[in-house]
Amino acid sequence: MRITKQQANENKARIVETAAALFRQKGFDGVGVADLMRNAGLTHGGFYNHFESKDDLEAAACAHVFDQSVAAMEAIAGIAEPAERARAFDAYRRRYVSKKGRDATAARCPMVAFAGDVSRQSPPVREEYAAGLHRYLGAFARAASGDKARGRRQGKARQQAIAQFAALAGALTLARSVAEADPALSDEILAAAVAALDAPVG
Amino acid sequence: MRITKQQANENKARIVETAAALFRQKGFDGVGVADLMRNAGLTHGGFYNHFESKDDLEAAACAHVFDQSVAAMEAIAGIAEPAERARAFDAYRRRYVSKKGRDATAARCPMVAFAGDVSRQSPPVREEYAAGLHRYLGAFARAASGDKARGRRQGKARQQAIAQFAALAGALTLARSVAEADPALSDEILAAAVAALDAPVG
DNA sequence: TGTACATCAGTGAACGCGCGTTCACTGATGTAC
DNA sequence: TGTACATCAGTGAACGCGCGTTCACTGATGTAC
Repeated sequence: MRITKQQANENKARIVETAAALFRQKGFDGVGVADLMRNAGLTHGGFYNHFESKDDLEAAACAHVFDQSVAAMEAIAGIAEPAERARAFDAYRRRYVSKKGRDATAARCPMVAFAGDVSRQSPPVREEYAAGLHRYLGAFARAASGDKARGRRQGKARQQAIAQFAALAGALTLARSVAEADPALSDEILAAAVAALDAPVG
Repeated sequence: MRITKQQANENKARIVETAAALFRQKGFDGVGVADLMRNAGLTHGGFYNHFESKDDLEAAACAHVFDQSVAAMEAIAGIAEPAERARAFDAYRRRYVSKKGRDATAARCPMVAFAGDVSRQSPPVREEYAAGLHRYLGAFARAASGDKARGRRQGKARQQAIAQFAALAGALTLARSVAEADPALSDEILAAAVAALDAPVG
């Protein structure tokens, strides 16, 4: 049966959001089209009314997920009062390497969730990912240092911010990778990352 | 035709080494059994004379790769003269986040190569990975601080070493993930990691 | 506003392909005498 | 040491399954008059 245009749009949006969660949990190749559509409350045949291919959806889901992450970081970067922004930024980082952050697999940071898979996906997915990481790092650097730094100072600040995000992402990735097989080691890795936040780079 | 016992052992070893390289390049699921055997100079049917299943090989290849990485790090940790050890350790870290290190996909650090996939593999693979990471971090911490630290000092040193390895692994992972789609960003991430090495944690 | 028809989102069976795994077979190696 | 037989690593065809994708069909929605 044909369906309302609005209903169809909502269905498409639901497919993307379902994909955003499932891909982050199980990876691109770990989620089948039929699986995905069932989770979105539909049957698999209709998938191709909305997307050209699974690759196409992967790129769309990637963009969607990065939009969320970037928006969250922009919100912090946009806080005018420096002390308040610093507080929000600090809270974000601690949440990022918390046990909750590690275990919330469906809401996982796209950089960590997709980094391993992305280089084996189709070019559109890779480009969407790269664009997303680019945007995110920009927002992260602005949230870390404020908009005021300029020139050499700003370049230095951005470099430090990138290194710091890499440290967070690395800790989360490693902690995630042994979460089931060696929970104690996983916790130790997170604790080390938190300790590094307490004693920041000179 | 039947083959010499020694020849058979060599074949098995070659399968594991081929797998070690290919899995790191393309991931566990990106390499088929037929593919792998062809690369080892054999046909796919004989695979099951050596391994119970592909999972079984994955675990074996994982162990093999970690053995190499851990041995390399133990070699550094075992250098008696502190200044010489520090020099070797520093060189190792710089190589780790160099462009060469990023582009040598077949010899890639197993933590970075497998971290994303491992939680979706079979329990034996996950356990082999977790054991490998555990051993590697121990060796890394010893190489970083020497065997002399004891008690609270040692715990602190290990924590710092773990955080530092996470920073290196995170930078390499991110740099690798955008190497094709945004080489400039990839290089910038590596440069930020190198700069962080120059201005170490207080 | 009412009617007739085209559209198109959704359905579920079917297709084709690749992959892990199995199997019957080969023939040189290893072993028992 | 020589002979007869069992073993077993390697071969390549075949199987079964899951997955991405296609297709004929349905019927309510949207549109043309």
